[in-house]
Order: sequence, then C-alpha cells, then structure tokens
Amino acid sequence: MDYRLRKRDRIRSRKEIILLLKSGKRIENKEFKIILREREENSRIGVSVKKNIVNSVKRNRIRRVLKEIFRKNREKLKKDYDLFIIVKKDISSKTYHEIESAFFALLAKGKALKEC
RNA sequence: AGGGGUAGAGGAGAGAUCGCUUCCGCAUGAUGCGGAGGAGGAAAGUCCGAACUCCACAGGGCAGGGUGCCUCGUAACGCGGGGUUCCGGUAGUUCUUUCUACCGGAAAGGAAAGUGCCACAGAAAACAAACCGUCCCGCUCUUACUUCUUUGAAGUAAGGGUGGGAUAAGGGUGAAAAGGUGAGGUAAGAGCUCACCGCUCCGGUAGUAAUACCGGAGGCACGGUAAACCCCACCCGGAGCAAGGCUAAACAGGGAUGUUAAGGGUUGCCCGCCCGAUAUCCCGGGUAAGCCGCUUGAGGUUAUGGGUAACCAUAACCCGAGAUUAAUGAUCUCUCAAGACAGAAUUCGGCUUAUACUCUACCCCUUUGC
RNA sequence: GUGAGUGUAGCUCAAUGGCAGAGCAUCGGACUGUGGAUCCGAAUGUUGGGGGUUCAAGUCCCCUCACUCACC
Repeated sequence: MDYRLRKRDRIRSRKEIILLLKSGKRIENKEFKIILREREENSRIGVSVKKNIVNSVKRNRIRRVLKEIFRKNREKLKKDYDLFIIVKKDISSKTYHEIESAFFALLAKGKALKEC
C-alpha cells in the first residue's frame, strides 16, 4: 500500500471546495464537520481549521495531524472519497491517538469505513 | 543567600521509522531514485521609516498630517549613540539650604504675537484693583477726668459713626495669591534701603552646540496651561506585490467627446503641467488557469584599522526558506534542569508587545556573617 | 494589504477637563388572602489595561488588549 500524500491526493482549488460543500454528504459532532462525496478513484483530503482558534501554531498542528491520520489510514475507507474536514474546536492539546480515535468514531457514524 | 528592576546572550538534545516541499543530477515521459537545503527572536502587532513597482512628472500656493534640547550615526526614520538641562531614587557631605557620585526617567521650541480656560473655596484667579483691616487728618456723638465763680464752655484720653488721604505688611481659602528670609526704616507700611538667595539684562571665557562658569548692571518687570487653539522651524505627491508585467482561455457589446478646444488626468482646492483618434472617458459583459515579480541583500561570518559609542572603512570567506488549500510534520525510544511565547507569504531598518528555564553585567531592597 | 470605529452598573445608553448618572433588571418595605401591576427606599463602577500632561482625566496624549465594520 502507498502511504504517500502527494499533490494529487489533496483538494487544491477553491472551486472544487465550493462544489463539494454544495453537493457533499455531511457528518458532524462537536469537534469536526466532515463533508464527503464518492469518487471514481483516488481519495482526496482537504482540511480547514476555524479562525476562532486564534493561535496559528495550534491551527497548523491540527491540520498536520489530520493529514497524517488520513495518510496512514486511507485503505480503511469503504470507497474512494473527496473528504473535507472542518475543525470547529481547539483539539491541539490532545494527542495524536486521541484525535485519531475521535476521527474514526465520526467516520464510522457516517458509515464510510470498511467493516473490521 | 534570596527577591525586584534595567540591559544583553541562548532558548532542549540524540536515534529509528513513515511522510511533505524547493533546487540539482540521472533515468524516463510522469513519475521514480540519489544528493543538498527547509521558520523566529519576536516570523506577531501593523506603530513609524525606506527599497521596489505603477500612476506619463512629483512644480508653486492654500488646506491637511507629522516631528520638536544639542550633536553625531544612518538609505531613511517619530529609531539608535553620546552630551546638556530638569525630575525621581540611593549613598556620602552639610545645623539647614546646598554640593558630589551612581542608577533610572523625560513630546524638553515659543506663555514679553494674539485668543481661550483656571471648578469649589476665597477679599481677590491675572489689568492688579475693589473690600475687610492698619495708620494720619477733619467733623460729630457717648463716657471718664481736669480747668474756669455758676448756667455752661474749653481741653485731654478711650470708644462709636462719618468724610478725606496714605498703604498693600496682614485677611482662616486654594494646585496656584504678584520675588523669599533677616535687618534697617516709617504715622502705619512697602525693594523704600541694605545683606544673602532667586530673577532679568549685558559682557567675557570654555565648548561645533545645547549649556556651564566668571564679572558687571538692574530693585524686580514676566502666575499656570501650548499632550487648549495657535505661532515658529523642519519634513511629507498618491497608491500599494491583490503593486505591476507576460501568456492562455472566455465573453457582448453599447454610449459620449472629436481637430485646437471641449473633455479627461494630476485621488482635498486653485494655478500650472500633461494627454488629446485605430485616441480618451463612461456604462455593461467575460475570465480568474499558469508564468515572471520571488529572493544575493542598505546580506552574513571572521580579522584589521578608526571612533567614548551608535557606527564606518578595508580584506578574505560563505550563500542560510520561497509555499500558493499553502512545505518545514507525525509516531516511538533515550537523556536532563522536563521544554515558554509562538509559524515566513515582496524585501529590509527600527519601535512595541508576549516569553518556561539557564547564564552574564550593573543598580536597589531584605536577611546573615566578617 | 489598507482604512475607520467601539469599549462606562447585570443589560441598553448619557456625561463642556471640575462630586460618574438615567431607564430596565436586582434587593428590601408598603399595598393584597397570594401573585402581578403600582408606590416608597436601597445597593451596584479599578470608566478594558498600563503610563504620561494637568491643581484636577471617563474626557487630552502615548503604548497595549479585545471586539466590530468597510474597501481592494
């Protein structure tokens, strides 16, 4: 399995994001809002952290951790998706593993994961 | 030894695995492989100053904004260095005033160009006058005493009233009361006169200067506030890398002006200047994908020299991020003092603010010892 | 990137440089069998924070924090 996360694996234009926001399926809890839509092949990710988390170092860490989680666990997705994650709460003080389990719990709620 | 302040230096390290991104090389034809590099002292706030680019010129006046002890540094600054004066603290000195040293701070030009303001209290708040009071003189009333033979009159003293004059010493206030203290002087007083201090003016000396010191003269005039208006001196064209340029794609055009003067530009106004036909302006429509700008620069490090210093000069060596949904990360292990504030977006010079912990220098406080 | 504004009692807002107020809300009392309404009374402030100018600062000046808005 390829664990890399190259440019083609990321959602890279404003136009695409607006389209996704209009047409995608939404799942959310207190921390995240995930918008996803099925794709033919090659899952892609985009992360947006709200500015109410004032400190930019914290925003950067949250975004990087989420990208890392996606990179390592892409094969667990049921199908290929465009996946846009909006972070609503400051979760920068949590560890990688706490964020990971919270993220998977939400994805499972949206039935986007393979059956284990 | 502990605490505080100011200034400065640093601000976790090592290993393994999996990634991201820029450049170079090779393979190749869109990705692989290898190599090298990859956030800060504040990258922050956007409070100042510049570079750079465009607006076809930037020139004058008014308006507006900014700065304001002196001097040096700088590309420039509202920044920095050094000095002056004033203020605060500490220590010493002195009966006290004062003087000296060290540390810290200051938007520190002009109040004898003009205007405004100075609540409450107070007699009065800026023109020094009125009032109370003090003193002298006149008139008058009351009381007491004395003198004259009595009625009564005169005189003296004290007190009250009133008129004229002298005065600014005193008047409970206030942030501030018209030089201060002491002596003389006077009817009472007063820079009225004198001594010391302060102040103003003039001259000299030292210094580039701010200013300091010395000498002389003047009886003293000039309350505070310009971070109130204002005056004076100096500075400022406007916009900002979403500047601006190129390529590609897409769309729908319409209107106005028009040959020497309408119009337009010069982003507050006037003059002036400029543009003026495949032109200019206005309205409407379309696209927003890529490339350049984009990192070698008022650049760093070291040495030598100059300078009290900020800084400057010369030489050698070095190249140390360049993204665009936006790289510099994640996990695990080990070490210790257990890791703060915090993330580049055109680029520099400052200022300001945040900052666990460690260290250095100076100053202050507390305690203990010599 | 550029520019403008706001911050005062729990809330909404006032206040020429001169004793920080109003309305609503809160609390206590009266009225009522009880509650509401009404009447009487009371409490409430580091004027976002720090420093400066001034005799005196919410007001003037500087720095700073938070928030809001506008334009490209």
